[in-house]
Amino acid sequence: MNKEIPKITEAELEIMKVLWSKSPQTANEIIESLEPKMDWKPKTIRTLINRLAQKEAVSYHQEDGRMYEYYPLVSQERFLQVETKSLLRHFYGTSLKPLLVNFLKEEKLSPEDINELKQILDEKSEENQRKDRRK
Amino acid sequence: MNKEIPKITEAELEIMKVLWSKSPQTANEIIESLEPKMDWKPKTIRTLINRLAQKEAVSYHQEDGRMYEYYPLVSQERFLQVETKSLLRHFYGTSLKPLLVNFLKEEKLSPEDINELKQILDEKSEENQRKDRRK
DNA sequence: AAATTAAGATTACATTTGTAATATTATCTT
DNA sequence: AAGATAATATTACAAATGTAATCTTAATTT
Repeated sequence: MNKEIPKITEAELEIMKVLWSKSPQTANEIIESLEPKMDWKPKTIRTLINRLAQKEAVSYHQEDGRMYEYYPLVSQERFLQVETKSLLRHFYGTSLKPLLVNFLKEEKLSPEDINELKQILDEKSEENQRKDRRK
Repeated sequence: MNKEIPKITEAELEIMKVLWSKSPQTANEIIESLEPKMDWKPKTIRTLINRLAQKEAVSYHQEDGRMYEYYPLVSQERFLQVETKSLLRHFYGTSLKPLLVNFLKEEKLSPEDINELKQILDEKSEENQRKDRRK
């Protein structure tokens, strides 16, 4: 597991997002979701869907006759994970704290989330102390 | 302040990274830094530098005669901030907790950093409670 | 000063991405 | 069944990006 995922472009990402929000969906449903916000022609959206299918970021099965229903092959979690990893790799050695601060401030977090994050921070504290003691 | 920053492509980002690590640098110095890791011809690297100059992500001044010394016009902090904002905007409404968890795990943080982050989390906790009480 | 070298400037060309239009084909109407 | 409709498939084309090569010109070497 943990395979490579195909490169997904900006425009294609919009398709993925609607499929992540609900799946499966027909091409027409996707088009309906996107036409207002993106100002794309239906044909454009179909092209993007097809490209995603070619690169196996989505797949489909025939539903009730002629139409396809599409669903993502790449999960949002996986996608985000890969994107973040890539960012981290790029900026390896750079202080990311300012960025973390930004994140934490902007993000709405549930109490459970907050506790989990604090716990992770505690774990890091302990790690540090263990290392300190060894020195 | 807080102006738009120009779009910087993957390849161009490599140039920015070497200029962020040390600046100013001549084209040749940049080339030396990059040739081993990226397998690019010097001319390729010069093209990328020029494109960055055109889009005003870097600038230069003439040093000792014919050669230019290049320096970034976009700071690394600003770049990261914009990139992350864009990621956040994309995934507005999505739980970014897994992503944060990833970040926290990978990042080496000093004890002071950790405390600062915990404090931010505490503040968020309080916010939540205040909101709860109001309901 | 003429020839050589080496910066920087300009131009080139393939691939990827954005943005569709046209062609084909399966289904629905009449 | 013939025509109309509406999906999917195929093709198109401009802009952005990756990856250089050639051209021009200023500096260095003979």
